[in-house]
Amino acid sequence: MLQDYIKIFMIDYISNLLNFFYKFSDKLEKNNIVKKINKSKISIDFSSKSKQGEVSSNFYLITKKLILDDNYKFKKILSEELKNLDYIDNHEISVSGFINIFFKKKYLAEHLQYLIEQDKNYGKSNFGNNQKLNIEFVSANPTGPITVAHLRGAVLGDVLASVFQQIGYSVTREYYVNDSGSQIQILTNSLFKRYSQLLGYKVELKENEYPGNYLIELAKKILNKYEDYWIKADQIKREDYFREYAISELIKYIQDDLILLNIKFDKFTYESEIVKKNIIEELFLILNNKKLLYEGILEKPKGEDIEEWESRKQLLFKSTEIFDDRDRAFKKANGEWTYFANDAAYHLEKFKRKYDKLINIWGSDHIGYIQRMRSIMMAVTNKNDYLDIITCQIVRLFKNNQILKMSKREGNFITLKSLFESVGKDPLRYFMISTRSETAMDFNMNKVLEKNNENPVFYCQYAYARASSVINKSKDLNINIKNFNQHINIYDYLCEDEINIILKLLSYPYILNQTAKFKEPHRLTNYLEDLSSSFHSFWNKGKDNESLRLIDPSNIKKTQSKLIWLNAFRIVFKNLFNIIGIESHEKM
RNA sequence: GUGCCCGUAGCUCAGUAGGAUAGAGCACCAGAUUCCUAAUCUGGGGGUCGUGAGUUCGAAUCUCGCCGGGCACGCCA
Repeated sequence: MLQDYIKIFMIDYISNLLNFFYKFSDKLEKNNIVKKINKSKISIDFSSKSKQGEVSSNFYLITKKLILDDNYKFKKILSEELKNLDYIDNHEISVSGFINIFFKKKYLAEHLQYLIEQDKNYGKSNFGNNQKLNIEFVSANPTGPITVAHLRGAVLGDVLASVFQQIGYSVTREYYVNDSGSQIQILTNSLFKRYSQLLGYKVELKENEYPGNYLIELAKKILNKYEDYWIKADQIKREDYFREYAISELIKYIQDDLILLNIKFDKFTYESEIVKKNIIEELFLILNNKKLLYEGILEKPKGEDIEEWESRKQLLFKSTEIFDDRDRAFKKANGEWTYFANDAAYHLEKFKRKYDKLINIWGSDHIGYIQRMRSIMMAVTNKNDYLDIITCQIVRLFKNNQILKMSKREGNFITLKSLFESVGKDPLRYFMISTRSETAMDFNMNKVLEKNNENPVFYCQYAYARASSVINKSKDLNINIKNFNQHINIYDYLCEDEINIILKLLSYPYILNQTAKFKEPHRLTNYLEDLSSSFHSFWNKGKDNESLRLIDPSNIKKTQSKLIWLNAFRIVFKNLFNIIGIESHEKM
């Protein structure tokens, strides 16, 4: 575990410091000066809030009380060690016990140089060691177009996949297509009814069937090709045809819609394939060998009155033995596999494809399913973290201060496509990941179209455009920054605001790794907004104070110094924009 | 009734692994444009972090109880 930390933090100053404290802790333990230090409690605070140092740490605070020998001069020895670090300029241990640290300017300049050399690759690492990671998301049933209900998970999955790719995982973006089961049967019937209607037959859709216009379009296509052939055809052949045609066309629709947001899947796995391969028998054997299956009767849920409750004997999965609070049906009373059993088989199949780790992104309506699926994967892999499930709460759409209500049954749901047409890709992608996925989110369709402070997408893009405009302007002045090595003393020309921006830029690899670790892409947008704010603020200082402007034609060295961090700023922004999937405009 | 998630400023949300005086944006008030993009910035007011206890040097953060909201709760998918 500790090794992981060290690996993560290899390239940034936060990592270096943590690494130092970890080693120092080891030494204290080895020499019996302390018994045991809980290294996970060591923190580096790099926020701009702590004005007392460029960064600060609680290391002294949490360690001093663990010292066994009263004669051990901990504070003095720690200070000596810190002084010996070649990247620390000075430090002090405050009265309250925090260690406040300032870095050597040369050290930061070297990191800045590294950032610029790395360019597009800055932030990338091999932390993932090329492990195979499967991220399954969207997986909407192919019974209609993609709606806003799947939007959040779609962007979340796509961005997370990009983040993991950055830090060295081999990522597969996967979509699971539920193409068997009763919903699909209903879809097939609905399509045939539409087809029949086009031929003049008087059939009505039932309440649970799919009313959307898209099925009429599909029916027309069938009609054009086959005319009335299917009316008289063999029922089984006809159903096979309608089912397969509906699914393949609807999957195409779904793919086309997702491409609008630049979301592409590497693999579509069909439930029917899993069934055909009979994976479920393998799963059955595994669970049976572990004595996790039994014939039993599920208890009636307490509290809620369920009329017509009927106890039935069926095959149950002993998920209570692992993570769940209830055993779950594995076979229906009529002997068929449950949906859950088939889904579990699909997850076994992913395991058999030799992924090192699985991530699923589910809507909040599936929260109740998490523990049984985790239980299955624990039983299969013996690893409790092999499968990680992230849930998304709903997105409520607001327009003109009113909630847009949606009902799939009435067919008035809002499709991803229509939302894309009114809002555009960048705001959709940005907003979908800018809040924690577990928090229910309000999406205000009016505000995302505004081009001002209220709209963080534009706020960040504008910062990038401003930075770019300076770079372009500098080209007119023939200022080049190619020989960065000669300007290792750039800090002589920079003020505190700029140094703080540089520190933030250099924390990017750490932010990226934390984002992956917690699987929370909103950390990226927070980081972007923080940096944008610092940048705009600094920019405006140049209005009052000419010496703070980025370009000073009378002082080339100073201007070069500023252009260097400005370049770094653009590199980090561009990399982040790419990960989030929004555009970077040189001009706006 | 049970499980999971959420509750931070009037509104929308952050709070980076338990750290120093809880932060942004919007809204409200007052300012900044002969100057690299004012799609921006500066200043001001506004908080019992749902609530009560506990853990400790230290809690918005961890534990437990309560209150409020969301999702789900036999064989559907």
